[in-house]
Amino acid sequence: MPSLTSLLNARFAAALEQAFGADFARRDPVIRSSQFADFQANLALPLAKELKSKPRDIATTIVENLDLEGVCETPEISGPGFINLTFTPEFLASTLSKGGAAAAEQATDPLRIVIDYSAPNVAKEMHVGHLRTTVVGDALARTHEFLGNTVVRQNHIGDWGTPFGMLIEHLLDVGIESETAQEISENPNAFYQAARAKFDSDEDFATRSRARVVSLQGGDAQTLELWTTLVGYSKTYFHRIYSLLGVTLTDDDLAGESTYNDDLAAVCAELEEKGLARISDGALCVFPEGFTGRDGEPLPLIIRKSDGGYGYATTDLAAVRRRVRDLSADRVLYVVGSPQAMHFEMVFSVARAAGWLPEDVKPEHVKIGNVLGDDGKILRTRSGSPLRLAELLEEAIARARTTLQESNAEFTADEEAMVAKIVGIGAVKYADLSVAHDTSYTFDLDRMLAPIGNTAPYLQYAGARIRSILRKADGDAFTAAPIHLGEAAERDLGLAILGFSDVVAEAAAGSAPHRLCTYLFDLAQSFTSFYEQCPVLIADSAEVRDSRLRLSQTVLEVLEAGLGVLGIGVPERM
RNA sequence: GCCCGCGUAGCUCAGUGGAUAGAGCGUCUGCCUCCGGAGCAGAAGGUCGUAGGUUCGAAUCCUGUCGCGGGCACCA
Repeated sequence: MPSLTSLLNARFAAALEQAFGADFARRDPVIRSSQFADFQANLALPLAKELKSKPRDIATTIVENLDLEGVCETPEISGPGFINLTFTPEFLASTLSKGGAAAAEQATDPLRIVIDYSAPNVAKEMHVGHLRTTVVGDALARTHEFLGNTVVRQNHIGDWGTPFGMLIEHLLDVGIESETAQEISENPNAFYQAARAKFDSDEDFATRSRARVVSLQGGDAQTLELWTTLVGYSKTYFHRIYSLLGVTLTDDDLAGESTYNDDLAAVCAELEEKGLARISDGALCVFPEGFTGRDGEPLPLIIRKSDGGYGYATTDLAAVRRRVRDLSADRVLYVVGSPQAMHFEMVFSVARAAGWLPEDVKPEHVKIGNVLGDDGKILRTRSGSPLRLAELLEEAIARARTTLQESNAEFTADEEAMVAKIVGIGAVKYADLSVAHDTSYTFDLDRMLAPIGNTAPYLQYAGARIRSILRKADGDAFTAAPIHLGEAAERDLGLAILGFSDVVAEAAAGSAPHRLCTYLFDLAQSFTSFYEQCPVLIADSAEVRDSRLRLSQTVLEVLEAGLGVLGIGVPERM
């Protein structure tokens, strides 16, 4: 269904053209929702200078040419030329009655969007830091798909590089199929730390490890087989976490550092050929313009280390190249922590210079802020190690379960476990998504799981209430009933519902899932307010009852669609 | 030292150059004979770090300054 703002923008464009000529048929967004009316257009002031006329006169002229018959009440001009618009209840009701409020306005020109997100390391535990890159990236992927864009997920896992010599040697020491080795799929940190400890204390082991890196990068068959075993154990671990988290990533989306191994030499050669790279202190470097280091000297992007090895800069360059050339990306999103901002600026800059990144492809670093503890520092356990993601999620589920046991609803053990998971995981994901992705936020399980406030449980509860009503509705004859918006609460709710498609488009365009969260919270509030003021099942007449049932059902559809786009479920009961 | 980001209500956070800066939590006051009270209605609470500048108009853009966080050559 068309969004309200695009409908109004079209009408305004027509009015501007008619009043001032084709040059003024602006299609940029000129409509905003407003506290003074349903929507507000501020066109007159920006045009005043150009047209050498008074804002108020311009506003009047626009309004005279505006055709909003049957859509809005008579527009009001207020303040310094604001045009305030209020939809007629009939328009809102008939738009809602047409259905499809939970459908997005499909992209007219679908894009191919490559999204790089999650990126855990093989044989390492996922910690809180991975939570946001995974959850935000997944929400963005779902949002774009909802809009009809094609999404190519790229899980840039850390499956290559120097630590693997040590990990493979340790794998051999403990036995390839030993319990210790298989622990990687359960508790990878123990394995990693054991290998690390041995590397630091045992000179012989360290030597073997370094040699092993060389044979790994040289493509030695036996070493690769060991490496594959290692990665396999980790895949099992990733599956477990992704499944718990309800994330859409699969093995098909894996595009780890190792997959670029064969491209690295070519990347370097091409940069040298183009005269972009040169040797500095033994390392092959590109010096993109505008980057300086500690002493004001040009800052290099090191693409080949002095020992001949490659670092992550080269891998990222190879990734840009492939994403544009082979994956045909129109847009590339890097959902990666904000500390890497400069690194990506440099990579993008070099990729542009090398011609791997055409002007019309916009790479975008979706900067992910830190998750902080209540001391304002990066969240860690008391002992100082990063908090295990699995542990944190299990804790959230356990707390949700406790709350469920205290609630009215009665569950079988299975139901309780299922709902606790939906609520617990939903709470953590929602908390993560509801703040802007680039700001750090303070992690607080109690706040995330609170039944009131801007939380997943509050939204899920609204959904569960609607389901409860619909269960008791005795049939679904109401699904085709006309919607009337008689009460103020009904009107507010109707308007809220119709804001959905605009907000999804905004969230996608700005890589800003938190806007969708704000919207859904507002919708849920409008619903509970309506719920208090407008009896549904016990309404005065069958017409009103059916209208309200249908309105409620539409809210549920939008709530499910919106939370669905965020990767959060709505339980039947809670 | 240089670069990037942030500083908004007691707390956690929104805010796309537009009117009187908004939510939630917490606090205070009301509301269960009624579809699920895990709820609803309302109130108090702000020199938007600070000083200038641009603009008809600045939390938003620019400059200085103070505070906090992050980054700055072979780890990723």
